[in-house]
Amino acid sequence: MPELAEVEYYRKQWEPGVGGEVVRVLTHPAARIYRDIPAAAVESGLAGRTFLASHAHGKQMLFSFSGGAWLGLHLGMSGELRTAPGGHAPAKHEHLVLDLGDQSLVFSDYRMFGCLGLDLVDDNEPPAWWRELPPQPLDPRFTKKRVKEFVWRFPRTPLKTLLLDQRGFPGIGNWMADEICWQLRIPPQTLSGSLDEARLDDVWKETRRVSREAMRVIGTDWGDLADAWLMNHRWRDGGICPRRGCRTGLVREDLRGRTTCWCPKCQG
DNA sequence: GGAGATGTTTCAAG
DNA sequence: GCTTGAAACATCTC
Repeated sequence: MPELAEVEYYRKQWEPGVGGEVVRVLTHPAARIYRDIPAAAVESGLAGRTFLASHAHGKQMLFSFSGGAWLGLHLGMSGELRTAPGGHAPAKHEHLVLDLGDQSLVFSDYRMFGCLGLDLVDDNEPPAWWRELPPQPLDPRFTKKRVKEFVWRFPRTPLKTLLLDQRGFPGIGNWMADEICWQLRIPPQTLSGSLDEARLDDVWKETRRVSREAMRVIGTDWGDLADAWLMNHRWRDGGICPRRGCRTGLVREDLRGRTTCWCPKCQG
């Protein structure tokens, strides 16, 4: 599920645990989640530490613990974070549970496309990989110039596909990429090399607008976006373009391996 | 039973 | 070295 606003929402789910001490760490050691680090290392690395703070950047999350321990999390397609009562016993797809005594922090992911990592550092700086993440759409360093340089580097790639590229648009996922193309009335399969400077300024602006609105509506309490957006119509078979005066049947097709939804009239 | 799902990595080819 | 495109990953739901 998670794109930047959903990631922000899930980050907040663990916030009630800030200040708590990790009494016990429970894992499913054989889960694919632990492909980058053994579950035993996560257990010994976090046990006894205090949960200090959490951060979100695009689809990445970082949780800091006392003594220079940093837990990185990516939710993949189906990852979720929630809290449960203290002493919670992990269910089938709950691969990591941090028991804080009075409550438990739970990471579940049934498809296991998510992953996790743990950095132990001497200073109190976040690990290098985190500091080097590309600027997010709402960051001042996410400039028009940056968008143009990135997009034009791949002239034979469709715009929608590039919007999904985390090196250029961290946090943008499938529904947001389709939304941006639809709002701009650009066919998602438009090759980036055919977009002129003015059009890419529009892409920059719309990427920021969609990100801002998603953070406001979903990032806070997972509310519903306006029905005037493509989002609420894109999954249903027989979905209709919500643009005033259009009402054309939406098309869903595979584009470079991802389901893509657009209006053949507005974006024709 | 088959297809598809809001994602990333990897590998091969141009 | 770079870009491009497809397959692989794991499990559940329709």
